[in-house]
Order: sequence, then structure tokens, then C-alpha cells
Amino acid sequence: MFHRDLLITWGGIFRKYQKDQTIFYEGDKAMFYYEVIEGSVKMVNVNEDGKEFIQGIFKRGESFGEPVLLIDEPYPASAVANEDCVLIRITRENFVQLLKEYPDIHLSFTQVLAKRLYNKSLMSKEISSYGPEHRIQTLLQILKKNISTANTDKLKVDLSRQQIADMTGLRVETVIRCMKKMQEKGIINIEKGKVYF
Amino acid sequence: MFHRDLLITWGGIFRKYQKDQTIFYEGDKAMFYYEVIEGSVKMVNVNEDGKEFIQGIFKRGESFGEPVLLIDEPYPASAVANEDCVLIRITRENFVQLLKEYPDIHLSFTQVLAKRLYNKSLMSKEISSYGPEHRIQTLLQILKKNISTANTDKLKVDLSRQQIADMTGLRVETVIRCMKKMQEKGIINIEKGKVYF
DNA sequence: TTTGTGCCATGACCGTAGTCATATTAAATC
DNA sequence: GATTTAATATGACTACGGTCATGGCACAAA
Repeated sequence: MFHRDLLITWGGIFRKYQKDQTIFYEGDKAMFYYEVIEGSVKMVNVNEDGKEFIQGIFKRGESFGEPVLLIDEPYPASAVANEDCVLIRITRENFVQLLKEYPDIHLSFTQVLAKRLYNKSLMSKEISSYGPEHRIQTLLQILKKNISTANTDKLKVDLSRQQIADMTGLRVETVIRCMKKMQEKGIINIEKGKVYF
Repeated sequence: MFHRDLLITWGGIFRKYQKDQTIFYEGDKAMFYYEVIEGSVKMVNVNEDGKEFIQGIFKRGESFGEPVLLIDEPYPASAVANEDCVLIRITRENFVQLLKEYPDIHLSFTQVLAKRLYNKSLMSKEISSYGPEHRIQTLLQILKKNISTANTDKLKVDLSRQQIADMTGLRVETVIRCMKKMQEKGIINIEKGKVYF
């Protein structure tokens, strides 16, 4: 989100993470602002019996885990490398200072939070009020909207069924069954297991 | 959130709403920043068969519906007067201008969004991963934390079972049954139907 | 006191998504 | 190309929360 050079001048340091490596744990005190340089990161909750809930997936250029830098709360979820990736981080203090010194950046940061809140509202409405099929469709719509820039034709969905399940609070089998139905209805295409929406 | 006088100088106007009156509808374009002066407001989604999902309840001094003022999206939920209330509103343009002119206010606004995002994370994790009882307990904890200031003794919960159901994505009957179990376990007290946590 | 209203309470039944077990297909590794 | 590994697929069974119907209690207004 911030310009790379700016982060470096504010003491930003790069670090590599391997797939499935944890960046921070749920419950940890927040010390750094993180931004994805390469690869992707998921923020995830794991409950007692190992079931995951993915709060969000963050790609190149996106930051994550910042809200708790501004309020005195521990991380509500863990951050895990979704694939091999490179992150840059700056300290909490520098991050806050940076917001104060660059009002424009602060505003665009506020917009990022607003957008996230908006998406979370959409998703929690889904999860609490609708059936699996509807939930999946909404998730796909949100993804498409945030990724493709006004591209009308079908977009390859680069999420596994498991990931979709973990983002909608469903089980893999349910997702698979629903997506099969959705294919029959012509909502999505499935070719060799890959989904196009 | 903002100081009342400040809002007035920025063109703030007061308006009364009666219980159950709608302030704006899901899908509307956002035109104003609203703040609660008296009473309370709920932001709510209603699905086809009339089931409600309450995204949040906002009390005196709190603002609502602001995220979409900063991004180009329609309201993700409707705002309805939870009881008779008085609101103050200023235009979108003035709101944005206000943020730009008062960096301190901007920062505290960002903190409000961060806090809301944090709470939404907690709640969506619950809704998607845990059973009814756990969900209700977490909701109560969030409420207590945000209301009572370090008060250790039991707090009267001023939510109806229906409201709890609408905030957790459950049905009234399920909430009632669960809360009875929770009473037996000593997690909550119920006296004359009123809940103490 | 009576009537009314809103919320709380409880039981019986039902349906959907979860669970578990097992194939099958795709793709990565050698 | 052969072999291993991961992801997708499918079936049978089950449990949990939803649904619907009905009743009771608390409190306010007539």
C-alpha cells in the first residue's frame, strides 16, 4: 500500500517466509506493520478440532494485521504464509508516525480499512443468513470485484475448495457438492477441477 | 464521536426518528455522516423470508454507516431506529473535509474503524467455527467489554433474545435454549427473564 | 381486575449440512 | 513414463439447529 522506498526510509526490513510459516500468532501483541512484497499471506483462526476460518487473504502490495496497531488489542487471528513470500515490516511506532506525517497516506489507509469493513459486512451477512450456495456465490463475487478490473469474461478462481470452505465457514464436501450444483445451473464453469466464474 | 459543536459549525442538522423508522436503506448511496445524539440505531440486513441480521447497534455518541462515505459503494445494510432517537448529520463532503482539517480527529476515527474491524473479526470467527452457546458467550463478552468500564460484577444485558439471535445468526428458540443451559452451568444469571452476565 | 401486548419458554418433528469412509482424478516428483 | 502426493469427488449416515405450534409470564393501559 505504501511506496516501497518510503517504507525503507522508515526502517522497513525485508524478510522471507516459507509456505505455511507463521508470521504472528492469534493473541500476540502487535509490534509491526507488515506489507506483502511477494507471494500471499492468510489471516486465519484455528479452533480446537483443527478447523480453520480464513479471515482474509492478502496479496502483493497489501498490508495486513494493521487494525490492532491502532487499538490496544492482541491479534484476533494468526498470519500464515499462504505460499513462499517476502514481506516488509516497520515498527508500530514508525507506522503511527508515518500516518501522522502524511495525511494523504493516512486517508488512503482509512479507505482501505473502510473497504475491508464493507467486505466483512457483506460476508457476515451471508454467513449468518444464507445457505451454502448463496454464500459461495457472494464470496466469488467479492473476489472478482476486488481482483479483476472491469473484466466481463469468466475469471479463473485460484482458490482451492478447502480455502473456499475455510472462508465461508463450510466443509470441503459441502463446497464441492454446492459448486457442482452451481455448475449445473450454469453459474460457474468447472474444467479439470478448476473453477471459472 | 466528534464534538457536537464542531458538527454544528460544519453544517450539522438534528433530526428525530421514531422507533423502527428507517434512516437509510441497504443499497442506498451514502450521502451523510450520522451520529447518535440520543437513543440507539441498528444496522441490519433483512433477507427474503424476513430474517434479520444485526450488523451492529450504535448508541449515544457513536457514528454509523461511515465506511461507505470513503469508498464508492452503496450501504451494505439498512439503518433503523432501535428506539426513538435523535441523530445529527453532516454531508459527505463536509465529513471528508473535516477529516482532512483535523488530523487528530482523523486518527481517532481510524481507531474507531480499527476497533470495529477487530470486533467483526472476532464475531465472524465465532459464527463460522463455533456452536450456538459459544457464539452467544462471545457476543456477551464483546458487549461487556465495550460497555462496562472495568466493572467486575454482573452486568445486565439489555438485549432481547431476538436481538441476540439476530446478531449471532441463530433463531430465538435456539438462543433461549442455549441461555438456559448457560444458566445451569452458571455462566449467566437469569432473573425474571432478564439476563445478567 | 381485566385485557392486551411483547417477550420468554418448551415440545415434537424435520431437513440440511456435517461426518466419515472411500474412490477418483490431477499434478508434482523422480 | 512411473510413482507419489494432493485435491476433488461421491455415498451413507447422523446430529444439530431450524421450524412450527402452543403456552406462560411480566408489565402497561383501559
